[in-house]
Amino acid sequence: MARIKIEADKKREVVIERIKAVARQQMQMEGAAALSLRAIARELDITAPALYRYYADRDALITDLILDAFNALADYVEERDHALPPEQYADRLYTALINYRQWSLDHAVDFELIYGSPIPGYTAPAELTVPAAARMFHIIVGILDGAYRAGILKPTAHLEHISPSVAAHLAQMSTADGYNVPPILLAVASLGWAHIHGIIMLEVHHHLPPVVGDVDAFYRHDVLGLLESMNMHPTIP
Amino acid sequence: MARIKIEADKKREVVIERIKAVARQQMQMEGAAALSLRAIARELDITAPALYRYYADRDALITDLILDAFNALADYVEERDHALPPEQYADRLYTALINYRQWSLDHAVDFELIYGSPIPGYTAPAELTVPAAARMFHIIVGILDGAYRAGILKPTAHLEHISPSVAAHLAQMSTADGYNVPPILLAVASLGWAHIHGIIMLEVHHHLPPVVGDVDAFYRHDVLGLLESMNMHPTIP
DNA sequence: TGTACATCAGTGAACGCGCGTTCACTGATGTAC
DNA sequence: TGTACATCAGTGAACGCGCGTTCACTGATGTAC
Repeated sequence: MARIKIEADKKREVVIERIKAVARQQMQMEGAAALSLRAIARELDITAPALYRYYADRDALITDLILDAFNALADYVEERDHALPPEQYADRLYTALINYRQWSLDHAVDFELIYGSPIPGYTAPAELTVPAAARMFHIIVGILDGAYRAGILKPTAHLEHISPSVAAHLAQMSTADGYNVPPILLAVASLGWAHIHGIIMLEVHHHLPPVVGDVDAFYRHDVLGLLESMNMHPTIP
Repeated sequence: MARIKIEADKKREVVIERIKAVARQQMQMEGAAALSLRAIARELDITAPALYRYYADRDALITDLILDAFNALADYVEERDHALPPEQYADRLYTALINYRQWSLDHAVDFELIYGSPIPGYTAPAELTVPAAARMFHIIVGILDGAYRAGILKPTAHLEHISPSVAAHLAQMSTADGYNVPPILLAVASLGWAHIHGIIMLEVHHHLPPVVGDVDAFYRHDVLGLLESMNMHPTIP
C-alpha cells in the first residue's frame, strides 16, 4: 500500500509537470502576464476547476514557475561548473557567464518571468524567491573567492575604489548572507552581473541584435573584457 | 473661424494629453500590460466608446505612449547636454549617462514600456518606434564622435579588438543609418549602453538595491569606470 | 439678426469574449474488515 | 473472496467581473446665408 501511495504521488508529480509545461508554453506565446488557468486547462483537455486540485490559486502556480526558473538556471550553470577543474578559476568564471546567457536565451520565457517586468496583480513571496535567486550569485561569488584566495584575481585600481557607502553595504551583506568574502568581490560580482544582465535583457527583447549583429561574439568579447579587468585570463575561447 | 478651428484643435490636444496622463498613471499601478481603455474612461468620467474619438484602438494609444516615452527620454538628455560647453566631451558623456538613468528612474513606467517585457497582443510599428528609439543612441554617438575627432577618446586595447563579424555589422550600420563614424565608436556605444542598461533594469525591478544599497554611488562608479576605459576623465563629479 | 444646417464629442445599449474562483456532484480506485 | 466505505481527481453549472469594440443616437456648438 505504501508502494501504491508513492505511485499516486508520482502521478501527481507528472500532472503538475504537465501543467507547468503548458504554462511555460503559453507564456512563450502570449507573455508571462497573460498566463491563464482556463487556457492551461483547455490545452490539457480538463476543466479549469480541476487545476485547483494542484494549486491553491493562480499565484501559487506563478510562484512555482518562478522558483523552478531560478533553480533551473542555477542548476544549469552549477552542473557545468562542476565539470571543470576547480582551480581553473578563469575558465570556470568564463564558462559560468557564457552559460548564464545560454540558459537565458534557451529559456527566454523563464528569464522574462524572473527578471522581466513584474506580472500585474502578482507579488512574489520574498522568503521563497530571494534564496532561489541568490543561488546563482553564490556560484559566481564562490568562483571569485577561490580565485582571490589563490592570488589570481586582481581587480583594477578603479574597481577597488568603490564608494564607501556601497562598500559598507556589501561588507554587511557579506557576513549577514553568509558569503564571508572581502566586499570587493561582491562589488566585482554585482558589477559584472549588471553588465551581462544588460546585454541579455536587450538581446531577449530584440533591441541588441539589430545593432551589433553577431551577439554571440559581442557577448564573448564583453565577458573577456570583464575578466581582463580582474586580471583573469581564461584558456577556453 | 480659423482661430476657432485652432482652438478646437488645442482642446483636442488637451484631452489627448489627459488620456495619456491617466494611462501612464494606471500603468504605474498595474503594469503596462494591464492598460485598459475602460479603466481610463472610468477615471476620466467618460464612457469608453468616447475614447475612440481620439484613438483608433488600444494599440494606437500604446504606440503613442511609446513614442512619447522615447522622445521624452531623448529630449531630457539632449536639453541637458546642450547646456554644457560642446568641447567638454568627457563631462557631456558623463552627464548624458547620469541623466539617462535619472529619467528612467523618474519615469519607471515609460522605461518599462519601451524596454520592459513586450505587452501581450501588441506589436509596435517598427517604422515609427525604431527612429524614435535611435534618437538617444545618436546623441551618445555624437558625443563620442566629437571626442574621437578631438583626439580625447582612446579606447583600451581590449575594446579595439572587437570581433570581425561585429565590426563588419557596425561598419555597415554606420553608413546605412547615417552615423558615419568609425565602427569602433559604435562598438563602444553599444557596450556602454548594454552596461548601464543592465544596472537600470535591475534597479527598476528592485533586484539591485538590496545587493549594493547605494545604487546612486554604484552607478556613478560604473559610469566613471566606463569613461576611464575610453581614457575620458570628466571634471564634474 | 435669425434660421437652417453641418460638425463632432460623447452616450448608452449591446455583442461576444475570457477570466479566477466556488460549489455540490460523480465516479473510479483503492482500503478495511 | 465479497462488501461497505473512504479518498480524491475531475465535472459542470454558476457567480461576478472586466475587457475592446460597434452602433445608432443626442445635443451642444459653431457656420453659412
